[in-house]
Amino acid sequence: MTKPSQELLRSISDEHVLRTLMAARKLTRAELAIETGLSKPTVSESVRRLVEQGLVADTGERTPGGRGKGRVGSFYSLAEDVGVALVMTIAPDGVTAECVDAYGDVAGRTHHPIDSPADVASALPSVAAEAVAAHNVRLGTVSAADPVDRRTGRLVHLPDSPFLVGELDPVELLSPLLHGPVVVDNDVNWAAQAEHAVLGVADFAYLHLGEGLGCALVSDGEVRRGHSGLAGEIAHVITAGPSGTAMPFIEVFGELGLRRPGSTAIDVPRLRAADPDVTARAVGGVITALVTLADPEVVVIGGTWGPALLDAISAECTRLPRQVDVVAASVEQPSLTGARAAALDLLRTALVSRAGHRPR
Amino acid sequence: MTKPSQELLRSISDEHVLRTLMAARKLTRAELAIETGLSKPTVSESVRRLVEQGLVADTGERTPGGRGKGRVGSFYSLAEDVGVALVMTIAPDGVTAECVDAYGDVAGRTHHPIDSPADVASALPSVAAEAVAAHNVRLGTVSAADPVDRRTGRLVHLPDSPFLVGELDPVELLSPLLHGPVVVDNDVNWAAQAEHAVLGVADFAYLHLGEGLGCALVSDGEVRRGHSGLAGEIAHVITAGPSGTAMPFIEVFGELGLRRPGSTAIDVPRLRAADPDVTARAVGGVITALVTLADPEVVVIGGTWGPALLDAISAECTRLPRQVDVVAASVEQPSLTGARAAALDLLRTALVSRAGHRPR
DNA sequence: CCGTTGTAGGCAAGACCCCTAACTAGAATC
DNA sequence: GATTCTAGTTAGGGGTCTTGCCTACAACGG
Repeated sequence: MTKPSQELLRSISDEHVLRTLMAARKLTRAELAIETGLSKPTVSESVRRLVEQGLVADTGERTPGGRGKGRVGSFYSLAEDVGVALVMTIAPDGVTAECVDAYGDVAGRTHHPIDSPADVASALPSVAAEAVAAHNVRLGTVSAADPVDRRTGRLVHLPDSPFLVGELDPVELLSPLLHGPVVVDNDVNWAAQAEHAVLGVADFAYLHLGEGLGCALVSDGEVRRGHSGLAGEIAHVITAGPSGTAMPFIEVFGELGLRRPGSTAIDVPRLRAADPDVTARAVGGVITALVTLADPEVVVIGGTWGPALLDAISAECTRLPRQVDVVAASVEQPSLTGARAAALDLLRTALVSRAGHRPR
Repeated sequence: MTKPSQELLRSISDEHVLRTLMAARKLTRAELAIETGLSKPTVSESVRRLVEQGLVADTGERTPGGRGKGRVGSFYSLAEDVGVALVMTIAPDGVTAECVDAYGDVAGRTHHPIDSPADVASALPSVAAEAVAAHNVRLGTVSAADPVDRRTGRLVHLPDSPFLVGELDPVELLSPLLHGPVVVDNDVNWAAQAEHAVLGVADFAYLHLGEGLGCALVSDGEVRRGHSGLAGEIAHVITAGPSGTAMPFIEVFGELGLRRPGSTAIDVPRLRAADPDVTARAVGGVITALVTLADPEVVVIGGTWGPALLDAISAECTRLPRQVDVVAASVEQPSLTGARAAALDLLRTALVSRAGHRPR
């Protein structure tokens, strides 16, 4: 239980001021007072403290830049060197890195194509280093196209599941490059978070249908990852196969000859040419399980081939015992967007919490 | 965002004192100071305010009951009339009601057996009235053996699902009897909450196998109910039937002739006599779906016949693609226990929040 | 050029809230 | 009756937020 103390009040004020500044980029103390609802003396004191801690700085800019009469005001904003967050995505076709600052601005984007999953381990640190150069990186988020162990952040191989990127420990590889925590999650989970921000729906399922098959469950406004982080790994859900017999979802594609030889990945071009109704029937079985167990308000379909089959899937869903809306995903580069949003959030929280501690 | 203010500090103090008093039943101001970590004057002021608001009262009891030397201290505790919470369970065999006070003590327990689901509507208010007599009831929780709509609190009938209690609106029936909110939830969800308190596991699934079939999902330490409150209604999950063909879970029992004629309920005595392995195989299919989608750390088996089949179910689970621990439920009267714990929590929170407002 | 107007920011006083330290109250013990 | 020990109160100090008033300063209008 929180203990009452003067310091608690002060830290709330500082947090309030800091967050307002993050949202508005630059403000005078008078504007901050109006925006936060605090009194002018309180804001002035708070700003003084934040400047002293090196979190906030006078921009040098002054008000009367066409603003009219009155005394000149001093604009304050976050200090230049408060730090940024690193955002990375790891996919079979390459590694991407970028930095995001506390305003949400992106800098230093780099992409590095790779030929084989084995290249990821070497590409990851080098791409990161490139994006990180000349930035004070405080923490990072990583999106990976494979299941992620919730506690360790390592990519894990589930039996018979697609394993696109391969064995990897992003935390170990990236920690030396930055001064804070590294959060790793599955690309579908990040995508769901990005979609959540747009949809504004508290309970939904995100079905990723691409080379790999994945699903994220958002319950009460948060992605639920389960005990080890493997919630939504739907490859083994029992569904209806081509001839109507029951089989695991992933095996439907094997049965149809739509898996890439020597790999667990789905052959997307070949699938696009195949009968959409058979595929939609299998997807319908998965959606039945989803709806039954998780009761989403809507099922969002993403991935490289999922949205193209939306009509067939919707039609299939009207035949299911329980109805649910099915819509196509709407966010571009959803994994990157979701990971970036989370990084921004973590960065802001980290800065705010740093404001609590007094330097001496 | 919380605004800083002196009043915020004060309310934190009051809440601290009040919660400490709820946990310890009666304390002197000196003991409260030690327990809360606040100073003696602060505690004295807080107690003075709480007494003034009628939340706390001097018990009249004095310390030197063998406690040794020193000045006598005055014991304070919650006021007699702060109110209680009503806890009700609605099951096919009857309606139970009891009152729980802010210490967690139970008073006024009543049970009323019923013959048919149609009797619930009349029994509910009368049983409640009996338990409520002479108590100041501030709010209530209700456990019902059917799916509950999350927004309205009404019992709903899913096609082909067991519908044991029948059409009912507990909120409408009970609201006139008390002065606060009524929270209705499915009995399995309450049971999972009770089990959660004992297990201390943040991610698990609770499988209820009785006359009805149900499931609750606990993710990140909370029961997740889904958009309309129908998460975990597993009757339609596709699983393996007696001859190995795929079919909805509930239909397996129809196929085996284990459903009570003229009803959707399962005939438990007959089931106990049937081959456990066939049943366990069907349960295994449900667990596969659960594990795949929700990734629980453990699956808890409850209900009238579930725990008896634990060995067969465990054996079946070792053959599944992903391993998971299966254990029997350990809480007695789990739905009542869970609903009671929630009622206690709500009651305490309601009292604490009442402490915030100044009377005048 | 000079007074008016309007905004940014500072200063002072006051209201609270919490804390420490010292003090009073009152019962048991010697 | 003095001592000891504990409960609770009082006094004073430090901190935070607020209101209200003041100064600084630039634009504007006559």
